[in-house]
Amino acid sequence: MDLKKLLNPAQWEAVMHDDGPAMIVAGAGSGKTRVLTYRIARLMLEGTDPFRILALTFTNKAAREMKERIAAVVGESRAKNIWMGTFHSIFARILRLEADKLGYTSSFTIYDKDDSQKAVTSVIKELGLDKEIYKPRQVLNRISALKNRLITPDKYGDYVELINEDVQRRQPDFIRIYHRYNDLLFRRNVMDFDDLLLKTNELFEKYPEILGQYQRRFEHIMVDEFQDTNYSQYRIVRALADFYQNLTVVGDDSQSIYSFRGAEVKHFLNFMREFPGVTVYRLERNYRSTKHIVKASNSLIAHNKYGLKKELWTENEEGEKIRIMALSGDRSEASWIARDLIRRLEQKGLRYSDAVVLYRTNAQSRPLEDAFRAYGIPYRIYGGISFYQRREIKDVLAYLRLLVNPRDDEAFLRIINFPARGIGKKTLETLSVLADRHGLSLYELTQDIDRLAGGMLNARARNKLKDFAVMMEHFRIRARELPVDELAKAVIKRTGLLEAYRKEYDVDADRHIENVEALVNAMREFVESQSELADGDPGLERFLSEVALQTDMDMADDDENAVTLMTLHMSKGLEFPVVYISGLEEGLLPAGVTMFDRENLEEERRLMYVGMTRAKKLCTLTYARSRMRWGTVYESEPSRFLSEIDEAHVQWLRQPPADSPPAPAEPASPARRGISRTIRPSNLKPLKRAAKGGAPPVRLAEGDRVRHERFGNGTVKKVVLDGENSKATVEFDYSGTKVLLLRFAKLTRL
DNA sequence: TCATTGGGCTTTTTT
DNA sequence: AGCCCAATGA
Repeated sequence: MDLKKLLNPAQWEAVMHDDGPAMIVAGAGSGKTRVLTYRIARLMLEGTDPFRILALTFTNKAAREMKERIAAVVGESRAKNIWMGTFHSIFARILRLEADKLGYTSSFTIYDKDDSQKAVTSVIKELGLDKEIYKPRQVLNRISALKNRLITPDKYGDYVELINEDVQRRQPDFIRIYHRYNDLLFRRNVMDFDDLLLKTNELFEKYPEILGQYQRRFEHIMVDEFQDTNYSQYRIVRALADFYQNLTVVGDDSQSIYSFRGAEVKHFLNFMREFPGVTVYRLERNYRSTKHIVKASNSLIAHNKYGLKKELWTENEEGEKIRIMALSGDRSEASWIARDLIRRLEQKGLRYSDAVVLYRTNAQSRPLEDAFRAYGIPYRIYGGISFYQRREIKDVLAYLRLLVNPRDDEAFLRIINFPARGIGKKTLETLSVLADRHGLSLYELTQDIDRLAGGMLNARARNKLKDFAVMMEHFRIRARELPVDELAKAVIKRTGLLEAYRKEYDVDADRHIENVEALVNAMREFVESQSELADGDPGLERFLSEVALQTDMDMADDDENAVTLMTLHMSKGLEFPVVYISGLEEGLLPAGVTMFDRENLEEERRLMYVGMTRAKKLCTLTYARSRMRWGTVYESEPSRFLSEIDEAHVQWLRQPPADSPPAPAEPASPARRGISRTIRPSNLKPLKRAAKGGAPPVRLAEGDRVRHERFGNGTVKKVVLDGENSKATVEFDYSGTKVLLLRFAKLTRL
């Protein structure tokens, strides 16, 4: 095959890059997937063993699709042997192989955020700490950030500033929680998401010979979306590439949007310095979008100060201008999008699946869903509560998890009394004490409860526990002979899960029961697809591992003719002929908490840029003057990003907002008139650039103790009430005295 | 032990 | 507005 015909000169150069480090700076729509695909295919055609290629992608779906495209060139049997997947799934696989070196068994469980948070909660409780001060979610976020920087509890003490921070945040016992949480996970034979990366680093550090083995195995390493790697991931890549130095990274600093989970663009930007002798390839020609879309996006991102300067260009048609539409409320915004979408798709002869509606927060999908249903538009929604996080799915999986890992107390607690079998709080408390005493997990204890109870449990409770253990052991035997989907069916039937849902959800139960059926189907598909693979593993452990790392996106069914609804974050890497971005309002995009910090604001702008550059033909931006948030209607102003786009590429479908004070907003919708609106004093002067979508004001009095996210704790010295311009003077314990606009400041009263 | 109710919290984004 | 959790009573 003649690659030169399929690629432009810049792409061809990158594909033909020989040995040594390479950095591909690939603008949106410039064909970077194409380059990666053909680069790998080319290596294989020239004789590289697929087992010796490691390709790290951002989603499992991206990996699957790339494999398919490579398969078209080199054949499926060879393509599927490439080590290709997300950081998490690849290194979970490696960790299972090497688990014993780190004191885990190869059937360790992977906790998702939900499980981890429950573990944190139980630790906080166990240590007798106040969960109002140590908010589990917040604590877990901090733990996650630390793990991504490879700061383990042991190393924590080396960082004086961290300890100071804890004191300042009034959380001096944070480190104890972190420590205990890690111990708990270890005892349970469990890793959380961040452990999959952190433990890989530990493995390579502790066992240089194992690192050496993988270094020599992976002759070529490719990393996609490199601008979104965090330190932990970066270290893994660095270590693995150290022997051959055949590392190709692909990225676009303008599309770095994951700093909140520890990603740092500097890994990409400093790549040249870190890997001397690197060859840089730049892909700046866009093949995806019309001229108007490319130029409009360029003009937006030009407002960012940080980042590589580059200018995307295209030879595609001029196309239509970016359309901007102002609506009165979120509901009218949604129904306008629905109507416009039908009209435009018809006009262009496109299908529903050619369109996507993007938004900043998952919560914004609601009115869109309502409108789409009302207009009979088929849609598919991604994100929010993903399939595998649904309660009924987690219930079924907990039974299977406990079979695989009897030390997974979280799984045990989830199902020990669901469906109800009369094992209550009291029994579980006793059980927990006993487990501590014997150094056993709850399930291990349950298996031999008569001997271990030591007179602490009555016969009734013991019998119920024994029944449970007998049932589980029965499943364990069946697990040896049944494929996973059949095993799940047996579990569902024997435990009476479906009946429990019928009872609990009443008329609403069907949805939940359908989900359980969908799970069983997914399991069957898993068994079938694994048995087709050369090194396939249709086992329960592998299934659970994949499931823990699966996202909604990975389960996408592309054949369905439906409009896509998703967050801007999830849209990265995708493209659609028709794109709507909704909710372009101050306080929403840019999000409220990000508006006052340059770095954060720039990331919001990149997010908007990512959204716009998804569009091939038509890009439409909408905003609403009022929006329902937290059950209350808030008024909002158009996003600053709208006015940052070069007007030459914009068509306002309604008049652009004048500089004069905005007219009083119409009610959000007739149905909601008068209910729960925020009251606005009539003498209030409209404030320019006011962010009414910000945090709702907190009622404060002098002398109140408050907490601010950035400034820490303080005492309220003075309060001036003036409608939306109400201010408070706060003397912070460590950050001095500040005058805060209550509408903006995120203050919590202590 | 189980079911119901009310209060508090949420919405920034996710492997 | 919806979800989760704690407190309360049967």
